[in-house]
Amino acid sequence: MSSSSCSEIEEKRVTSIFHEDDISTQQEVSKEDKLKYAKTEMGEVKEENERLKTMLSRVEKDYNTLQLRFFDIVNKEVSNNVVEESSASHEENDEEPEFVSLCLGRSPREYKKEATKVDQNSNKPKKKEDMEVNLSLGLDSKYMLSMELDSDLTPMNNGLEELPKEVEVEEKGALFSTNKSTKVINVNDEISDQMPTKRVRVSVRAKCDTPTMNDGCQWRKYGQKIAKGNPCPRAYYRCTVAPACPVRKQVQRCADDMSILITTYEGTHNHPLQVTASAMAYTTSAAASMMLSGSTTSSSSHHQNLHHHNNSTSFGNSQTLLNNGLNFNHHQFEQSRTPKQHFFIPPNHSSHNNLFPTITLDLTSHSSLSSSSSLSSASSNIVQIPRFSPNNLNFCSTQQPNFTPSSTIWNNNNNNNNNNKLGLGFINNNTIMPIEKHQIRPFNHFQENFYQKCVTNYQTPSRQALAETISKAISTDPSLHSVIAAAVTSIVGQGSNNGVNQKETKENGLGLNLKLGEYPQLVSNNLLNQNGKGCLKGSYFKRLSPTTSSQAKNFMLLQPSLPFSVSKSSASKPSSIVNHINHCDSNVNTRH
DNA sequence: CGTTTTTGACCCGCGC
DNA sequence: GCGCGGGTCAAAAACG
Repeated sequence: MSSSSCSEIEEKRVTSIFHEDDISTQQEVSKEDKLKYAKTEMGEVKEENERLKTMLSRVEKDYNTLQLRFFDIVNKEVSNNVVEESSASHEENDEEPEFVSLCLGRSPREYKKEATKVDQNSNKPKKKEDMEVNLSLGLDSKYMLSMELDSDLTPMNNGLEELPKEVEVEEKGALFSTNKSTKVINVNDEISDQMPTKRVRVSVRAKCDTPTMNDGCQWRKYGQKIAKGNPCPRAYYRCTVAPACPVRKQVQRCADDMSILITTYEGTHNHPLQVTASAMAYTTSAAASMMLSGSTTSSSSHHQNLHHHNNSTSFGNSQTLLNNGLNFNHHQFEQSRTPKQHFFIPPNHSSHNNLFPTITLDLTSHSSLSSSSSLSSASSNIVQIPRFSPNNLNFCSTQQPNFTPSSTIWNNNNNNNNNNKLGLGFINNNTIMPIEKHQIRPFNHFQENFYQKCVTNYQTPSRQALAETISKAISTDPSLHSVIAAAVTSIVGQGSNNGVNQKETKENGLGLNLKLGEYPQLVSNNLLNQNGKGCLKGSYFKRLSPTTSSQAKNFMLLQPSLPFSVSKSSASKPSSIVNHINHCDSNVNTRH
């Protein structure tokens, strides 16, 4: 509303009131006229107000659209430049791939190593596959986010567009031969420059009763070992959703708390993911990207934190903890020998450790509680986030069967007795991750808003509502970067961005086009393990006492597992999905 | 019979 | 150079 029209109206009102006093003593008829006049004025003002509102919304829409187009154009230009550079560099030097995987992927070192192997032994097509895979490695979110940019989630784009520092067009391997011009977002090319030989691992610490965490992917066990410092065997799994998927994970029970399962992810899926699988994948990739970005952008805070926490008896290394927020713990494996055992002992605490910076998502509740007490001096970074509880990112089997969708992914009514404490912790192995308060608050604010939207919309929050929230949060603070984008994209973007999945969905005829909180009853009542199979005889429980074992089985029978993952066989044989539900992966047999 | 798991052997990097 | 330990391979076994 313009100030001139406002003042006019006010003037008229005052004038009329002023006159009213005089006229009241004169004529009642003119009083009524004044009243009518005022009412008319009010009506006009209301109309004008509505018009202005409409105009404002139009302007906002136009602004968003223009901004979107602008970023699209910028991205395309950057993309073209990168392609030219990339192709030029490949011609010049084949041994030094310019595109460096940023996060969970394998290092170029390995790439070179395996490439050499292939040269030496060309009879092994498997190595060739790996080589192709390595060409397409990168942040998990690369592929999906790139699709998001093209999706209809326009408000989200506003924030995401600032995310990539580098957008590349990358030749996909055989899997994506039909989609050769897939845009690939490289979240932080600086990182690849600085840590070209490091691959990032993301560990997830979570209470889990099943042998492996149900993260929605299909895994195949390829090895098992007893690692030093932990009597529990460490199992090695490889993603088998796609034939040449390089993603691997290590699963190991925590030595101190057998109920805690430590799952370490490494690599990048080179295939579309199911909703449930992508949730974990993006969470881990987001954590990895956050660690990498934090490690390279905040050196000053780095030293502050290091100095600050080196005085702590509990932690030999720095960490920034946010009670009820994010818990970024920077530690090295020596930490495992500290008196307090609240923090994750990385599975790879060997000399190799330096090569693999590891970030840990601590989804257990106690760690944040305990660590907060030992880090009271860091309380300036503590941000309260009521309700939203990432520590209930529940990929395991302790939930009740009559769960509500909102309690499945982000449970606001958790039974972990966490008193609204968030247990999401990022334990950064090799890189200090200082988090400024201003960086966290919008994120938490976003989390809460996002959560509220989810709750408000109950099972399936509208994409628009989510996008609005996301957009708000990201526009509030661009520093939210990839973490939010990746994590949210995993949940929001599945509906439209995954052509392969949609195809599978149709073929399977089970309506896998799930959104947040949508779970087919058929599957939710069954127990799925890591491979998307049912798990009725986890060997982990065989090793426990009969009582524990039976309890565990009860847990397992009660648990509503994540919807499912389409296994390799199920994709080709739709009817086999149900069969797989009752299958169990038996592992964790001690070897050596 | 195809797929997955098991498990001993092997490879590799690192520290001494 | 050697040993240690993490990680992977691949043949055999198990499973459905």
